[in-house]
Amino acid sequence: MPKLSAREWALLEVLWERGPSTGRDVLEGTADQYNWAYNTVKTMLDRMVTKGVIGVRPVGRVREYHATLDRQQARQNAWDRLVRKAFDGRAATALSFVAARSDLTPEKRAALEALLEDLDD
Amino acid sequence: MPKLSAREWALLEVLWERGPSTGRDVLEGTADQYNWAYNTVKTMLDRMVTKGVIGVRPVGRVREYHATLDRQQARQNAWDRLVRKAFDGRAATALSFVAARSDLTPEKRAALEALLEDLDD
DNA sequence: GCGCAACAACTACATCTGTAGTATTCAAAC
DNA sequence: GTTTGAATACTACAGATGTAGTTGTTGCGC
Repeated sequence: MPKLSAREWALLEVLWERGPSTGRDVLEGTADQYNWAYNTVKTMLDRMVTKGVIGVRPVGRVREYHATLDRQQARQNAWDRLVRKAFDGRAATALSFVAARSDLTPEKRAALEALLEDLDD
Repeated sequence: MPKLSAREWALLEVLWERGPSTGRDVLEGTADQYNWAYNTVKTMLDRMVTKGVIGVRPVGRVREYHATLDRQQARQNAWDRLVRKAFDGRAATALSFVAARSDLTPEKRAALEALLEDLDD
């Protein structure tokens, strides 16, 4: 799977939330977060189609875009990339790291660390 | 902190491993993984200096590059970006997700999930 | 049947990234 | 002191990304 930029994530979010949508719909769906021109989101959507991360289908005279992976898959992919890039592929190291940094009560953190202590990838 | 590409991570890794290094040193340090031309790593290093993610200092007639953040900071930053981009900023959701996906024994996973269950960001 | 608003298709352009080549300098080696 | 080899500084160029403008098409309201 190709890498997804934060903007691309935002567009995907809309497709996940609203289901298959037109460019206009996606624009609306992102309006609170980004102040894009209609053409901007159209261009991004079409490029994402080209890259294969979303699909498109003509409906009447408009085009309807739809996600071709779900949020979980996309998240998994992003996590895997992070593990590869920043943790030398060691998932257990990565997990311990983020667990240790998380905002837990001291007791929970201790329990967590104990849990993860002897992971060895 | 700016975003770091996988290539930039690789260069930083060398600086973390070897400490302050010349372009030539960094080239050597990446040679097993990437088959870059000397000028390629020089360009990348100089661009990273411009972006402020590493520093440089003339030593004699060569330039010596050094990391200006440590691995933990960089990891933290990468994780934070992921959480923001793919988990709507909810760290607890993100942690639960990666924990659930991790390669743990069933017992450990169960314990983990119990631990993380009532996180609420 | 005509004009307008919406949509699609195509084009534009700056920045960043990946990957280097060329030109210049400078110290050391002979 | 001239060559040479490394290092620096500068330039190049293609692809991706961010952001949009322009042009062409078309159905709907009048």
